[in-house]
Amino acid sequence: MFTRVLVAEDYEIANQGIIKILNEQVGIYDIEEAKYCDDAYKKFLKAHTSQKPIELLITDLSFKQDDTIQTIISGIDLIKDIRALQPDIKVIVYSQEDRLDKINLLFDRFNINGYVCKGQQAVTELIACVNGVYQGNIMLPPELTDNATTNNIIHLDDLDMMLLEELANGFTKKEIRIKLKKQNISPNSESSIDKRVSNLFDIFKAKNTTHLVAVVKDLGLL
Amino acid sequence: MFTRVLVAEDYEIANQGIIKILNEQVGIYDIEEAKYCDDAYKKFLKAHTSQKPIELLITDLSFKQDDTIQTIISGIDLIKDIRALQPDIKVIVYSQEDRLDKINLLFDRFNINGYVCKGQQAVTELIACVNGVYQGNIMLPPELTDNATTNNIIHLDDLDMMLLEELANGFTKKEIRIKLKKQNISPNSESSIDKRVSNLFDIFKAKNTTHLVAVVKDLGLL
DNA sequence: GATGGCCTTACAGATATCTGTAATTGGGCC
DNA sequence: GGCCCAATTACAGATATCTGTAAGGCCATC
Repeated sequence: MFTRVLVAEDYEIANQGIIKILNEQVGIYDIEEAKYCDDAYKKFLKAHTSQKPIELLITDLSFKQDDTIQTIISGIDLIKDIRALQPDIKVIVYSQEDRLDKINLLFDRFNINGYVCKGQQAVTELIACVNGVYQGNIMLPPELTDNATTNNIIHLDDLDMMLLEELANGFTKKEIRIKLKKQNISPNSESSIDKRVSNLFDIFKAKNTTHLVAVVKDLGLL
Repeated sequence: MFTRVLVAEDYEIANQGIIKILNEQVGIYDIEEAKYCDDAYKKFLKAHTSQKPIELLITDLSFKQDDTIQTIISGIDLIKDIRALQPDIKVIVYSQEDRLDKINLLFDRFNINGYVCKGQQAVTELIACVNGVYQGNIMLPPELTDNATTNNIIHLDDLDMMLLEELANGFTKKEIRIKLKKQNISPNSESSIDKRVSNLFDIFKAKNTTHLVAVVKDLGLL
């Protein structure tokens, strides 16, 4: 079993809970905990340069900042930074997130090793996840292994996401077209963009751009 | 100090954390825990009809359901139901929610006794909150007692919120104008609506309607 | 090499958005 | 009443959105 684990979770009580589980039910005792992204990174660094590097990172996705209320600093950056230094580190994300496509994205893009969704089954899932990851498996949450649901996942490609992002940021299609041209991304005609956005209207049953962004925000895709 | 406490929280790990705190740092040992709203209510009922009723309810606001993924059953209903039977029960809500106006609503409308925001300071706050509530105080979270921030809350009137809502729902200004006329709400000219929305652009530093809705969604106002 | 399907692009017309200016209304106040 | 101020409205022009049609390119398949 893993001997050195880092738990990054800004919600203190959850921290306590995780540590309790790891201690009592998985048999891991050498646990670092961090309530801030920065702090987690520092603790990782210290371990990384020592003789006893962290073998497993368990992290939340969103961290609230102290002073401001609404800023959210992503755990994804933490994962990227840590993986940049120690590519073989195992990563388990556990988060409130329950959008299947978003969770899927974590496995696709960031090669996380496991995912546990906060909820009633978190304890059982966490234990199974840590064990599975230790054995070298990719531990998908039960929701994702169920084929009936995965088939219903709408696949949006990079360009779709980029368009949604830029539209939500208030850029016009003209501006977006110029950006695409600059980055040498094709398609980059206003006509193509129109078509793609119209397609998104169909997918999300939106009446116009504003509605589209509202729907997508509600879904948590942005 | 309270002797009988009911903890309702669907996130198992947080449950564990809370119980640990109450045990070790507050000195409460007779704790019922529930992962479902229904379950919490049953345990409350059982205690209520016995010689040892619950004195304090600590509850989350949102509970995920088992089978479906995104359905959320509100802890507010739990509070209402429990208070209906035992009006003097003390209630502490702790939740992810950090919108000040929303938290304020809980005190205003549901007369909760305390609020703890999940986050880095949750342990300290929870301890202080339980102690304060025991002494009969209303324990506002630090964010709400701080005047500097409450003064900064932007006040939007009903019409502003209505406009934001309708725009997010994909209605055009023409459609909104017609709705307003139907409901005999003034102002109801397209020009006035334009002006008001432009004003919202200024307030939220938005470039256009789509951007505005995105910003407002991010802020949690919609 | 011809066919058909799919994606990209160009173009165009109707509608909506955004931003001004200017006219009108409706209090509050002296 | 007369004045002022702010909010509401009407109107207009430039820009953007949305929805078509049509033409061209790419690629797999026959």
